[in-house]
Amino acid sequence: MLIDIDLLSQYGGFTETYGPSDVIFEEGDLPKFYYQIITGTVKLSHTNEEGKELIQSILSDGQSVCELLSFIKETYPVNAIAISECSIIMVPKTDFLQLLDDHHQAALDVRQFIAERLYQKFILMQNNASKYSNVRIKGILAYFKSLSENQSPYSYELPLTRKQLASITGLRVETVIRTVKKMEADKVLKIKNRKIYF
DNA sequence: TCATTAATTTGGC
DNA sequence: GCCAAATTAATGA
Repeated sequence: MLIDIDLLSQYGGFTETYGPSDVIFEEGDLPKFYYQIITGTVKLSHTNEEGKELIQSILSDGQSVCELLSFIKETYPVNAIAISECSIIMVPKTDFLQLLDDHHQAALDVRQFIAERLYQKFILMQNNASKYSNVRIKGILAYFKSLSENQSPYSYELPLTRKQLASITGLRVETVIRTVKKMEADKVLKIKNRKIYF
């Protein structure tokens, strides 16, 4: 995990649980807490002017949620919604900043985490700018797989629905389905029982 | 459990 | 790429 749970607790951290589709915070809210996922999966999404959902990121065990908002004075640019049953530790923003002042290693870890996310975001944006649907999907696949320990081929089960894949890549659901089938034919991935293995 | 809703898939344009 | 329709899975009363 990013920061030790006990340490977060010492700085006023408390645990909150959320069920699937529960809202953790909404776009436009003023950040008051640092959030770190103990268990579960959370999506960061934005609904565009056409009412289509764009998933910016999917976070899970051990990761922090929009921690960068602790450092600047802005409102949240995305909604944070629980996808699965979630246990999340929340630390008041000022306490969290104090924690980073007091604990150099934690500050370094957070810096490292932010740098990695930013780097990944560059890669993902470049892939998603491609006009080829298979490039966009492959980019997401590679990204998600990089988060898992399991690196052998066809053994990673993509924890996303077709619809979510479409919401991340900005493609249509139908396009995702057809592209994924083509990719299976090209042996880039496998499909078993509707699940995508990569 | 049954009914309703959401997701997936196919086919036509 | 868009829309409609059919099928299947998930959700909730």
